[in-house]
Amino acid sequence: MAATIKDIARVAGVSIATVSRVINNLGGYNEETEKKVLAVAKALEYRKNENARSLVQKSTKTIGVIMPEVTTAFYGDIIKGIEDVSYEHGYSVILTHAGMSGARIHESMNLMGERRVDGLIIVSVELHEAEIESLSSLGILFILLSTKTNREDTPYIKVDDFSAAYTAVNYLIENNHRIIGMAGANPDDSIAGSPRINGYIQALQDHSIKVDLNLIKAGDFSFESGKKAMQEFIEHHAEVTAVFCASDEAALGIISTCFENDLQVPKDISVVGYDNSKVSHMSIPPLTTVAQPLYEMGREGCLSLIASIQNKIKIESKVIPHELVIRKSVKKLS
Amino acid sequence: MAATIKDIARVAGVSIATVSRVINNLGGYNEETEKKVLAVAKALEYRKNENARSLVQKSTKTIGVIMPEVTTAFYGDIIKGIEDVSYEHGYSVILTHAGMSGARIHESMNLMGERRVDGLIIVSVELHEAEIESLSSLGILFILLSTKTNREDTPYIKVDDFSAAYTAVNYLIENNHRIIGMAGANPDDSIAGSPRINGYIQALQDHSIKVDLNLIKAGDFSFESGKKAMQEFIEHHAEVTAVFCASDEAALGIISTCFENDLQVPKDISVVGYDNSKVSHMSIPPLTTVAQPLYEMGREGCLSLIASIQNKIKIESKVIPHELVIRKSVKKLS
DNA sequence: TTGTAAGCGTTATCAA
DNA sequence: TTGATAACGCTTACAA
Repeated sequence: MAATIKDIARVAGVSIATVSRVINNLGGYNEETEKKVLAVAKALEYRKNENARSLVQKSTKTIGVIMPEVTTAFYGDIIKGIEDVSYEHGYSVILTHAGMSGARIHESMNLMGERRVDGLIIVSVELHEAEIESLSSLGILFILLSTKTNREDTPYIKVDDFSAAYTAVNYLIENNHRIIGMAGANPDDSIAGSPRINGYIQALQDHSIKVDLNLIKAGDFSFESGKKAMQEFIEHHAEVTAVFCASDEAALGIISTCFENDLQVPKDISVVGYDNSKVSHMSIPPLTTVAQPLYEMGREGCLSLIASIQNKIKIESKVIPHELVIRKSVKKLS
Repeated sequence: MAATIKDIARVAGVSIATVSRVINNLGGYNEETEKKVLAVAKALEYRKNENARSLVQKSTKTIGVIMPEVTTAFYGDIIKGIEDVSYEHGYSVILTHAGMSGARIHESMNLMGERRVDGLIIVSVELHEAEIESLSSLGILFILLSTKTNREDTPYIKVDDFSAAYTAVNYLIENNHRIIGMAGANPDDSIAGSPRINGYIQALQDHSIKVDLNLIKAGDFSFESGKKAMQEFIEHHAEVTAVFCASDEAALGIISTCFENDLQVPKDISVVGYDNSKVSHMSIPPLTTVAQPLYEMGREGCLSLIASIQNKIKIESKVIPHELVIRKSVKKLS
């Protein structure tokens, strides 16, 4: 079907080697042959076969990305960062999701192996010993984004969830809040759950505020878990003046339930979210929230990976700084 | 580095042909050799090279996806549909974005061509004559999602934006609204802009309501364009009782500005959005909005494409039904 | 400056 | 049931 360098060679009356040289701009041929080859290539609508080239070069110029099922703007931003950098460096990205709580993770890794991606980026998936094992056995360079493992040798880029949560709660305390609830975090999630809860606790303790475990409402980071938490605060802990949420969506849930119960944010209750997702500035009131630089995370991760591929250097893990984006959902108490 | 079938053949003492047969479960070998080959393959941690296979089979089992720069949950859902179907059929998806208003579209298509994807899905990108031309010249099967061209022969799947807008406005009219504004649509966008505006106009006309072009506030589907539109309504058209928005984000902008001006939704003003994005049920009040079945669109599109690849049949364009999701942002006037 | 030919890891044809 | 071998489209010594 499509023309190959053989076709060009035949039509142009040169060898395939020469065609290859011209196509790849390698030099070492006179202008005349170059012109002829280029003309024929154009006439035949030649398009190089990246696959065949990969085979001999033993490099596919491809980055694999594995992420969880969830489809939020969160991943969109990271992907965009990855794709931009890949594009700039002549790499393509091949994408797969690992299924709810990583059910499909092994198939995903296998697929990436068979496709011979040059590097692998795993986003937000919690990896256990078995997965790390098969990941290493793939023999493919990889980096984790927004997640990590308990092994030293697995490189990652993420923010420090503990200290980000600490910052957020500290901000509430600075605004004179003393009875602060927490909502939306899953304590069994050792990446995004427990560290944020611990950050919350530490901030309170550092200010000599007694920690009341009843004020920590577990959840799954969802809007609904925020709603439910606020319902419980209203029923049993009317004394709460502020809530720190483990996600923006949970924060919106808090606000929504407040609204239904005629409580005003931030007048009656203050709220801080986590993610700085697109919705956080669309809410009423605009949400004060912890920002993770997602796009940059995607970029940086992909950049490190490609550098590592090209220079065969080890990837350094990196904790990137978070930021508290202050909008209008927190009231300063006097 | 990684073991090949040659290595297996050598170690197992059989020919590479036999190894290939065993690996691919083709039958025609006795149990003993099968066991031996499988054992050696395992021992050597053999992993097939999908690339090499692609070369001889002239099929990469790969679907290319091109979409615009924008990173919203909108695309996430579509991608997920595509990826799920691909996965189920043993295809991989390779993703690229075409840049702001398609700036990178040619490079993207080129890339997909060089990667020899078996099929191509283009999401939401407006295609002009030049692009369609080079798309056809690629000789790759493709389908458009949530967009179309003015040519008969380019298959697409999308909802009918005109009639979806009509439905939304009609609903407002049924609720006895007579002075209805429109916000957020870009009239120059022939896919998602003008058809929605026209649907709005037609619905009014069919109910003998005079169309006031001043009530149509153009925009770019963003939160900000919604805010701006509402500001203008408040200043110049206080008589407006309802606003139809070309996106949920614009609708949130409307609500936000209303809130700042002490107008309550839906008590003082009713709002209908478009997209049924995740935020639409998180807003205050929950948003009545037009739903496009994004995930299904991704699935169906990918399904048609793969069917077309495998059976060499032509892809039929399809207009899929929209739905009006009724929540709480519209008030019935008496 | 150009061509010949080997080889990348497979599949597939044909013969044994 | 098995094995040789050509082929897929390309890059890259090496030779001319």
